[in-house]
Amino acid sequence: MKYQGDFFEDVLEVVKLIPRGRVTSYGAIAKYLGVARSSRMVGWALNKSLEKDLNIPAHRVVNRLGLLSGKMHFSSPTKMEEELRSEGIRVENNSVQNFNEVFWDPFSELP
DNA sequence: ACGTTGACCTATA
DNA sequence: GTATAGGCCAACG
Repeated sequence: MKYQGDFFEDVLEVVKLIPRGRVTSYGAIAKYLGVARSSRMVGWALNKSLEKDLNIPAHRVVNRLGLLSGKMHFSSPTKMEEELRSEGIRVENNSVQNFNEVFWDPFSELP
């Protein structure tokens, strides 16, 4: 079986760099990796990362509207929301409040 | 090899 | 707000 090469690793690497109390979007990650049109693959990689028992803060990744679109893939549907709240992020009705302020842009935060 | 799937995005109605 | 459509592209069966 082929080991997960570039894509999988790169995605997880960026996600792991997301600071506590900040969030980012699938599209932003994809764009940063130079695969702007493969934003769906970012979510796929995260989903796989959960199965593989990797230490990935997947709860810090939401869609471009700040919606917790991936909450259903966690151990519990409420896990993602609680994790975000524990980091000081306001989450209400499935969406990140103050999204503009907590948004973490790889382009401006990484070299 | 081929068809389907998907934690997306944008557009339209 | 929901629905539908098109595009995108790696992985899976």
